[in-house]
Amino acid sequence: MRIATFNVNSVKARLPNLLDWLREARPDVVLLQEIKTLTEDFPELEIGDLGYNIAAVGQKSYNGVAILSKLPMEVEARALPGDDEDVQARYVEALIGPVRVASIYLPNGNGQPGEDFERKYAYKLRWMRRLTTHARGLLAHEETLVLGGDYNLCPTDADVYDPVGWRDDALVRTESRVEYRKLLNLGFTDAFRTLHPEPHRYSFWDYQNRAFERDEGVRIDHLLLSPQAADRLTAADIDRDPRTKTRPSDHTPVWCELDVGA
DNA sequence: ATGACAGTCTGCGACTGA
Repeated sequence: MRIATFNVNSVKARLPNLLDWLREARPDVVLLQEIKTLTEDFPELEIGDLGYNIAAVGQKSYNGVAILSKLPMEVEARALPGDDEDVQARYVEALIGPVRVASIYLPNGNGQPGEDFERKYAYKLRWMRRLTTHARGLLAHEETLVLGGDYNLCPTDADVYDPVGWRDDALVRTESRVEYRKLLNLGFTDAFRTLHPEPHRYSFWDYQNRAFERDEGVRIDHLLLSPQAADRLTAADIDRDPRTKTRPSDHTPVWCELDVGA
């Protein structure tokens, strides 16, 4: 079973690019982030025509996540538990046979210059703690589990093209990394990193300053595997191809292959 | 250097993102 995560930065603006990639890469399961549309406006016909079942959780303008699956799936959660006041569409979880997956869009955490600069960072850290709490409960099921998505987090300086320049960014700040380590330390394996020790392999490049051409990026899109999933991991990589195409997302897909039989 | 990019919208500039 090939599982990919892809922050598309608007599913409507990215539809031609996304459909091309789905046809070429033929993933079994896709975890999408930043669909930037209402749930009812998700392009179900076009993506359904390629053989995918769809579970979308959207909102107007911002955020939004979805799971695409060639096999039937059962939606298990449409929001991350732990805060009923949180209305941002950042989490969807489903069972696909015996495999549990979640599509995660973790808050960025960078504030705008000026007022209330730390407000968004505090929300990010709270969200991470909620995710860790939820993940602890999921791990107790001892299932093949993949928590994938845009974590808006560079695990180490090897995941940033310019660690010094990014030192104060919410994607690399120490408190963010501490929370991420707590999540990993529950027993998760980073699918890409466990098979690719080499530094400076990225999944996001800013649109500005020809960042992709200069390979000035960050690795912030991750597939975290439960022990049962890690035991089945046969391959993982970053697929740079969609980022080279016309009108790309600023992210590119990260995928892994799990040997789940059949 | 009031910059640079790209997405959204009760839109034509403000806001958000990473």
